[in-house]
Amino acid sequence: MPESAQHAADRPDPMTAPRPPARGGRRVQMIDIARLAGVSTSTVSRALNGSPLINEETRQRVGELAKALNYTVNLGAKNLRLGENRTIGMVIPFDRKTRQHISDPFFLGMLGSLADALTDRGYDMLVSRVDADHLDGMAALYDSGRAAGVMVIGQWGHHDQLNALAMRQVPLVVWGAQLPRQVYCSVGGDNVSGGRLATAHLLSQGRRRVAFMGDTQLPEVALRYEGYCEALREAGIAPDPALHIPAPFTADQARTEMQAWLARGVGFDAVFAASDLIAMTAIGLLRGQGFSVPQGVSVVGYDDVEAASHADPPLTTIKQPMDQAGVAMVECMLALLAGEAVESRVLPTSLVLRGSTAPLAA
Amino acid sequence: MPESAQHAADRPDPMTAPRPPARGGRRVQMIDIARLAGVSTSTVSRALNGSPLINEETRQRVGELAKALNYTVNLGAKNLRLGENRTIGMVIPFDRKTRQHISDPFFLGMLGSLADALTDRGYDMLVSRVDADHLDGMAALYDSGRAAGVMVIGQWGHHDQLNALAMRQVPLVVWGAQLPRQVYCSVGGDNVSGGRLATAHLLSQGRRRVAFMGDTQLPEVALRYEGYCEALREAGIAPDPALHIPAPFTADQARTEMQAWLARGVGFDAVFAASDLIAMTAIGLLRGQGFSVPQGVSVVGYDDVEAASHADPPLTTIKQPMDQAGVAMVECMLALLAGEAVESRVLPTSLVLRGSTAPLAA
DNA sequence: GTGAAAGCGCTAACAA
DNA sequence: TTGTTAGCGCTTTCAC
Repeated sequence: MPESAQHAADRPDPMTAPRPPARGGRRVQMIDIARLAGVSTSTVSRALNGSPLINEETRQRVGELAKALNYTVNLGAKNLRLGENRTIGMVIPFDRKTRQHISDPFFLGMLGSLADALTDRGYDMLVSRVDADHLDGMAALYDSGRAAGVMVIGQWGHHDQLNALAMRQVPLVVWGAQLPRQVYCSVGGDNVSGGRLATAHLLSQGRRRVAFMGDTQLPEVALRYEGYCEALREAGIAPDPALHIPAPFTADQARTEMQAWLARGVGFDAVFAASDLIAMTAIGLLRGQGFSVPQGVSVVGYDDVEAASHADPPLTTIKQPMDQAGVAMVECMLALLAGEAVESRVLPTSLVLRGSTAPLAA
Repeated sequence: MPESAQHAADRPDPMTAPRPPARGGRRVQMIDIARLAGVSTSTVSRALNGSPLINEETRQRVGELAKALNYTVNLGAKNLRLGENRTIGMVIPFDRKTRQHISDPFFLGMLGSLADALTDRGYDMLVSRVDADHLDGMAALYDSGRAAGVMVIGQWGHHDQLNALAMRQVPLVVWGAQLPRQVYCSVGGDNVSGGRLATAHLLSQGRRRVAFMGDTQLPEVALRYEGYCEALREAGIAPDPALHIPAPFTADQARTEMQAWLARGVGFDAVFAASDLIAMTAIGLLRGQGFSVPQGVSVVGYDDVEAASHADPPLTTIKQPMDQAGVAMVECMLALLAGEAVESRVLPTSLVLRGSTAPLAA
C-alpha cells in the first residue's frame, strides 16, 4: 500500500508533528568547504568546476563535502564575477484597467512549453507581470541584469515599443505576428493562412454570413481577420463590417461584447472566433439565446487548446503548434544571445475538424 | 484605425526593415551615471535609493540621467551586497519516465495565480522544472541562492523528501494535502470534504455503483478517495476496490487506464474523477463506447477549471479556490521568510452543479 | 552633503 | 598542483 494512502486515515497532529530547528543559520558557502577540506577557496572553486588542474583526491574530498553540506555555488556571485547570466525573462502582460490577469489556456500552455524548452538548455525562466500598455517596462528585467533576454507572448498593439527595445539591444523574442518595419525577432503561427482556412471551411459548408469575433487592434488578430476577408472575397463575398464583433481575449469581456452585438440583430450563420476561449464562450451564449450549434450557427475557434476537444460541442479550430513554438522561441533567443543574426519565423497552422461546424441544411 | 490593422495589409520587407545597431555595448552601470553627473557612485547609489542625505538638485540630475540611459540598479550585485533576494522559486515537477510536462489546466492556472500574488508583493517568480521523483532537487534553487524560498504544486508522493527540505530550513510552501507528521507548510483544498461532496451528490441522485478515477498514491487524491469512501459508508454502501480506476493526472495515461478498466466489464453507474481533465477524458471515452452521460453514467470532476463550464456536457465538479490559493501560498511564504511561525492552511471546496450529472431514471 | 574604502561570494590571472 | 590577489557592481560605514 502506498505510503500516503496509508497515512491518509489519521489526521495531522500538531502536538506530535516534528518541528524544524529554528531558522537563521548562515548559508553554507565556499569558504566553509575550503576550511573543512583544508584548502583554499580557489581550489574548491576549481574542484567544483571540474578543472583538470586539481588532484583527484582533492576533488573527491571537496565534492563529498559539498554534497554533504548541500552546498551549491551561489549563482548570483558567480554571474557577477563572470558577467554571464543563464536566466531568461518571461513577461506576462496584464491589463491595468481590468486588473485581470491572463487566464487564456493558450497563453498558459505556451508558458509551459517555454519552461520546458528553456530547462532543456540549462536556462532558468523568470516570470514577471508587466502592464500591457507599457511593454517597454519589460526591459527592466534586462536592465537590472536579472535576465539575459526577454520573451513575451503577443504584441499587444505595441509594435513600436517592442521595436524600441530591440533598437536598444535588448535581446527580445516575441510570440506574435510578423509586421512591417519590424526590428525585433518574432515567432508566430501563420495567422493569415489560419484565418483563410477557418473561413474557407465555413464557406465550403454553405455558410454565407460569417461573423468575425476578435480584437483587430492586436496584430495577430488583424492578420486572422485579413485571411478571413481574403477567403470571403475569393468566394465573391464582400466583408461586412457589421459582422465584426470586437471581442477582446478574456471570456468575460467577450461575453459582454457578444451580447451587445447580438442585441443589434445582425443576421449571421457562422462565427469565426480569434481564440478557443472566446469561441467556447460564444457557443454558450448562442445556445442560451436559442441558437443551435453547429446546425444554426457553425463556430470555428483558434489555438486548439486541450479543452477544445472536450468542449460542447467539440470545437473545430485552427491549431497553433505550441510544442514547436516554445522550442523555436528559445532557439531564437539563444542565437540572439550568441550575437548571431536571427530571422523571424512563421510556423504552419492547420484546420482541426470537430463538431462545432456542420453543413448548412438547405 | 488601429496602427496594427493598418499595417496588416503590407508584408514585412527585409530590405527596408530597420536593422538594430550591432550588439555588444557594455551595459550601463552606476559608474557611468556617476561620471556624467560629476559625482561618486556612493552619491548615485544614495540618490537612487532616496537617501535624505542627498541634495535635491543632485538627486534630480542623477535621476534624469538614469532614466535617460535606461539605467536600473543591477539586482544581482545589489542582492550580493545586501544579502537579500526577492525571488521565489516555483517548481514544475515533471515525470522522468514519460518526459511529459504538466499540461493540466489546474496546474497552469495555479501558476498564473501565484505569479499574480508574487508580483503584487514585489517578488519575482523563477520557474524551474524538477524530476518529480527527486523533489529534493528543488532545494538547488535555494542552495544556489537563486531563490529565497521554494514553492511546489503537489506532493507527488514524496512527503518525506519535502519534510527533509523543511528540516533543512529551506523556506518551502507546498500546494497539497495536509498529512500526518508534516514539517513543511502546506496550503490546499479540503480534499476529504471535496470527495464527500462529490460522492454524496451522486448518491443523492440514485447512483449506487460509483467508480473512483485517480491515482491514490498522490496524497491529495488519497484524501479525495477517503471522502468518497466515507460518503459511501454513510449511505450504507461498502466501497468496492473493483470500482477504483488508478488513473494518473495526464489525459493520455488516464484514457489508457480507463479503457483497460472498461474492458474488465465491472458494472457502474457513475464516475467521480480526481481532476476535470481526466473527467473530460473519461466522458469522451464513455460516449465513444456507447454509454450515455449523464443519464447512463453521471460524472463528477475536480478543480472547476475554466474549461469545465464549456465541456460537453458542462461538468459538475468540485471547485478549488484557485484565486485564494495563490494569495494564501504567497502569504505563507512571506511569513516563513520573515521567520514567523506558519500554520498550514486548508481552503474550503464546494460542489458546482452542471450537466454531467443527472438523477438515475427509475 | 559627499567621497573613499571595504566587502558581499565567487573565479581567474598570476605566483609559487 | 595549489594559494594569493584582484575585482565583478553595488551599498554602507567612516571620514571629511
